[in-house]
Amino acid sequence: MLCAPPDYAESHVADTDHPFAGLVSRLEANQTLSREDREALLHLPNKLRQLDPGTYIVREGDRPRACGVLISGFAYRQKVTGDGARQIIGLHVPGEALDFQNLFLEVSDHNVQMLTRGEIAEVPIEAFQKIALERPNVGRAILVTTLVEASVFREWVLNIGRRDSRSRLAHLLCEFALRLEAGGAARPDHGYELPMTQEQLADATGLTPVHVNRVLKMLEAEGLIVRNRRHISFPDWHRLRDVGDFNQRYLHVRDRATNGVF
Amino acid sequence: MLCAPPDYAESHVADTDHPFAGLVSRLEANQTLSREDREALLHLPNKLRQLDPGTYIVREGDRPRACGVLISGFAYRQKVTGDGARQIIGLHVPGEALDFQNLFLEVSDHNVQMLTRGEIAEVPIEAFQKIALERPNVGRAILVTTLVEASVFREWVLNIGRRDSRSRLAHLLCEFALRLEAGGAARPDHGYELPMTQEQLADATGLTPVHVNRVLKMLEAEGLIVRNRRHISFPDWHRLRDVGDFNQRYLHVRDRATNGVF
DNA sequence: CGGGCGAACTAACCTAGGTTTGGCGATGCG
DNA sequence: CGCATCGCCAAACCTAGGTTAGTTCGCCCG
Repeated sequence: MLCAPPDYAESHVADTDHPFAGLVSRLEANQTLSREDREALLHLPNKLRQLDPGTYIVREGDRPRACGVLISGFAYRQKVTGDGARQIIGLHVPGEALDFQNLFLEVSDHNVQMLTRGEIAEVPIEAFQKIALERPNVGRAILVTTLVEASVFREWVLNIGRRDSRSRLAHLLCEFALRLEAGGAARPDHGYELPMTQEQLADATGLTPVHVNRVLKMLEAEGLIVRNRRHISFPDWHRLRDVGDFNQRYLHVRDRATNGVF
Repeated sequence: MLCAPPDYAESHVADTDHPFAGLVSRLEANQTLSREDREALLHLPNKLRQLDPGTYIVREGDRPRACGVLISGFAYRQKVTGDGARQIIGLHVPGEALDFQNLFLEVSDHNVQMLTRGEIAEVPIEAFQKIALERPNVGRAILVTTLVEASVFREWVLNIGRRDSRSRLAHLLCEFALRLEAGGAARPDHGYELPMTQEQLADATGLTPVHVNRVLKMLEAEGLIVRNRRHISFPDWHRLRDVGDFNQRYLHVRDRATNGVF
């Protein structure tokens, strides 16, 4: 099971039909915006592009010219060692901007790639810089968003550096569940369609594909996960959370309806 | 050798005598500032504090009230798993602000601690927020600084996730050398006083202290490092850089005198 | 319908790095 | 001066996870 879906993206489009609706609501989660701020964001010039899995959005060494906003589908950040080992650095779900990390730097230090098929809106980088500098609220929202991303990177360092493979994978699955639900409706069992192959899971956890396979089966045997084709769900979320040593603090989600539940 | 120096800090104080001189020059490396920007930074209200090794500057779960600027000595970021394993997330050298990561977030998601004895200047968080929001150049300089920090976190994920212990340690030693020299004078052999115990090196690389010991001796036997008490130097910097698979791009240093040399 | 392909899965074997334990030297303190 | 502490070092042993080399399964496409 757990196959990579060829065009799985459609089930995760943003709530309303405006391409930037998801982005705006995510920014508003971190910083209150005025009506004018929202309008300005919704009117950013952009070009929609449908992308296949594996398509590069940013390449290491590039000087970025556009800032991609993920409308549907999933993307990931990645970098590679000199002898070709790949490490996935982070994941992105619809509504997130992919290039805040590069918006104010000269050249990109890592790659961003589509994980599934999906759609991105490309915004000229100057337009984003302009709105960030001219509208303090928007600028602050962007700053806070990048700070939260940095917090996630830190947790990944801890996860990869100090947790064993079982906790590591459990932690990743927990994070993905919460990232998906941030903004969307929270399902009680946190189940979702996992858009990653076991090889990609390995690259995200610093393990090998065969060990990921072993651990997934271990988690399944323990009753911590249930897999059905590409769908994964969690019969005992609290135990999984314990096994993964997962504490959502590092995601810095303002607790709306979610406080205490996770 | 390689003992932790008890009060080693004094040898790395900032160039001029104003406590914020180092901070200003580091910010200016990322963003040009006006004379007024500089003046405003130099006049930030602050309280100097002398701290012993191990003193906490920020604790996970805290709501930060002040932003510390490292004047002398070294500090590190750290977080701990549920069962007590510690991972060092990043290092800080004099002149760097320690709380940009928390400046605009509600609660801290990790700990910041003194590595050596040293001095910090505590600036009320509101003062820093104010200057960041009112002076676009300063705000941008802070944003860029946090983005570079995030880039370093990403490289650490790669380093810990995908490089073997030998490359991992070599990479860390290379990074520290460059971080120390960014702003100061570059010495040809990149040697320095390493302020970390082998246990701390282990926590920074996701290894154990005894394996760090093995690897250091291995690197020494290979002629890649020379240790003399707490001082470490690099007879063949280029080979060490190759072994560590080190490419300084992720540090995003504007190449001044340094282009091509590293 | 049949071949090709990509992903999941398996098993046997191996090794990088962890664990445990203890010694040794330098430093600091009563 | 003697003791305690801390950091470095060492050796024997062990295991989590890597490596290699497959097989199986489902899906797509001609």
